[in-house]
Amino acid sequence: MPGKRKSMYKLEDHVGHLLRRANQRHTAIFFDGLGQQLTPMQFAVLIKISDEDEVSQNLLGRLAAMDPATVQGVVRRLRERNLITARPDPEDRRRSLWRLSKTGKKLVAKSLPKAEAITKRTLEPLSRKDRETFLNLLRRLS
Amino acid sequence: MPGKRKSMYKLEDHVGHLLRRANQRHTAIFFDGLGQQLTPMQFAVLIKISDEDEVSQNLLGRLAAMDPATVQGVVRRLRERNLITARPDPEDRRRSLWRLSKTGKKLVAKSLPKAEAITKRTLEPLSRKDRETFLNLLRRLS
DNA sequence: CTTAATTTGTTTGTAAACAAACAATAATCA
DNA sequence: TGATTATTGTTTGTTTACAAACAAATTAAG
Repeated sequence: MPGKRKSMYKLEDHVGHLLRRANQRHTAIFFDGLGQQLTPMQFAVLIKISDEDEVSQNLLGRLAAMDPATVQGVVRRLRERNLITARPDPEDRRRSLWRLSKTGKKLVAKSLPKAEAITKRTLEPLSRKDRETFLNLLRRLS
Repeated sequence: MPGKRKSMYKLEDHVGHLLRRANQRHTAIFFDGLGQQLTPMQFAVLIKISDEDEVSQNLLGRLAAMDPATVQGVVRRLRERNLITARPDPEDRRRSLWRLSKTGKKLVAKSLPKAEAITKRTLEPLSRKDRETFLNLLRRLS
């Protein structure tokens, strides 16, 4: 057995690498299930707008855990597809307020069951009990 | 309490969102600890090259779980900083083989303890036992 | 009220991440 | 051998992610 170990650092044992890989896997499952219609972030943004009815960029960023500059791009693409509409905030001229368009609402409705299925598939390798445990621990790291 | 629930889908309860947030947190910790020198992927690539001594792009991609096109960019930037060197594979003219330069080796050595600290900080919210549990479950999802 | 500080959003630049189309080389097999 | 298939890497384009520098509007302090 030729010695090949140069450092003690095993990438595969570190949480950063594992998080990244798990994320990769989930993203792949998401694209398989919903990729023709929406990216994960586009879906998250639509869900949050739907929950709030009407939001500003800043609020949306906080709700979906996205950078303002990132929200910018995601929303621009959704607007180009007429999935959301905008109007200026009458009470604060810096802001604009966003809502789902009719098409947007329809798409969200149609996507919800698929999103549930994606989550299910992602967690499939774990038993019911392990899923609970995992989600609880993961929540504490986010 | 005005009803604001439009859908039953709670973003915060789904594994995709939680993975993304945990990843965000880890990345932030990484940049805080090592961001002046290396990004997470640059570090991963250097570690893997160091382990293997000499690698091709394809092998490196498999080892670090990266797309060929992504490897391309990461390696280009590392080469621009003279952290790795390349030579053509004498046995396969499609490939080029990469190793750490002297500077690269020095940087890896200097970064290793910081990387350990980053992992530690990332897992800090969990007890020792929960860390084990979490990593085992996470491994099964990646 | 008016200066200062904060909030909100935009723009630019860099780094991943991956799909898809492509080119070059190597390996297989008919 | 010659044609087919597979492997290896490149390039281009789209999307996310965030820092940093900026502009505009609002709010707070003096």
